[in-house]
Amino acid sequence: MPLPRDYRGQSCSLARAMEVVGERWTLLILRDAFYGVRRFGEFAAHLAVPRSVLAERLAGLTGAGVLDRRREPGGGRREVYALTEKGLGLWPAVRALTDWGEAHHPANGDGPRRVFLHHADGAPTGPDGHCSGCGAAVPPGDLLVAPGPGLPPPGDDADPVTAALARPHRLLTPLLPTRGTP
Amino acid sequence: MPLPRDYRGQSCSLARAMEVVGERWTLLILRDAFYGVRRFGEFAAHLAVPRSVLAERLAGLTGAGVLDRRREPGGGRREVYALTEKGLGLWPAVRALTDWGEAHHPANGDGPRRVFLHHADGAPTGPDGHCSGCGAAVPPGDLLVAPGPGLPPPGDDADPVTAALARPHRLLTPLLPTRGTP
DNA sequence: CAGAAAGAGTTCGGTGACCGAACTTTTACG
DNA sequence: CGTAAAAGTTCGGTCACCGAACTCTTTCTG
Repeated sequence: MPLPRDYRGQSCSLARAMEVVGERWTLLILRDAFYGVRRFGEFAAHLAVPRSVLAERLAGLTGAGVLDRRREPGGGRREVYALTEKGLGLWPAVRALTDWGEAHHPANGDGPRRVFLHHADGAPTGPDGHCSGCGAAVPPGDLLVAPGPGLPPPGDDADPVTAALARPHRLLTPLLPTRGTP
Repeated sequence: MPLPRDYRGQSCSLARAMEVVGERWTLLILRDAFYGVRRFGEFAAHLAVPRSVLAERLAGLTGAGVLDRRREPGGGRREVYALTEKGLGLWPAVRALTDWGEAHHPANGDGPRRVFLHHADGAPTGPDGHCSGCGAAVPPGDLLVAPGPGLPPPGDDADPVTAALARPHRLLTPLLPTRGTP
């Protein structure tokens, strides 16, 4: 299933992955989806991506089976995007790149911008996804994203997603209220 | 240090990472570097990337401190590129994306294209980088890349890198002979 | 030593992806 | 009924990427 921008001739699984998630903005969109962003306008406001590109990416990810597009539950008329099982499988990659960025391009000397805590016991998780408290491998749905000491406080003009992420939030649960989750 | 193609306004480590390794071809170049590819021509022949783009990426990665460019050891006059410590830190991300590509876009029903074995005991390693035999977290330098059942055999016209990767090879060691390693 | 070959990029014209702003359409609210 | 919001779509301009050819230096070969 070669996408328009393919990597021909590579007998390599990484090349296949890059055909699906290797274009500009794609991994940031998926990170937001893990954080609980669900609607077109939320992605657009948080990422400052051109709306045309965002529409293209959401359609591509939906077509690739990474995201699922459906009507908002609870009788709403708006569309929501959610990660599929296939999309959930990208969490280790998102986590690894985030950790690398934090380690090698830190915000300042204060510490990480965000930390990922095991929901069950509140202990931080390490780069390999294991809980430092209980040692278990923690799936993304059992994680909390919490602001770390390196995160600058959101300004008054911050978009709703940025504002919501100033407080701890459980991954994969909707970040902003919708019809289904007031 | 915003690169030309930056992701402004993101208080996010993933965005910082994508500024360094998010452009087209970059992660494939780094994967080859982990496999032991060292020279400009080897990258060019294996990846079929335009030479101008390859030159741009190698310069960018060198400038970002991910690769190190130097004269070939042993008196050669050619340039070689090798991963720095910072570059080595990208292995979990490369591994995670490779595993995802293998899981969701497999070559065929036969199994993985490549497997990563712990050099010390020959046991395969899991997606979290731990050895299934001894349980240790295995750094990339202690891994062997070995062809798996899903890897198509190289044709007679295969480039030297593809041909060399048809046999098991230890990561980070030069894949093709140079002055320093005949 | 002369000529050919190899290695490492650079140059260049053409194409397509990306950008940002404006526009359309549909549904909800007052 | 008029307005607002949400979800895209359209459009012209710019920039990254493509692929082929070219340059320049170093190394091999007769």
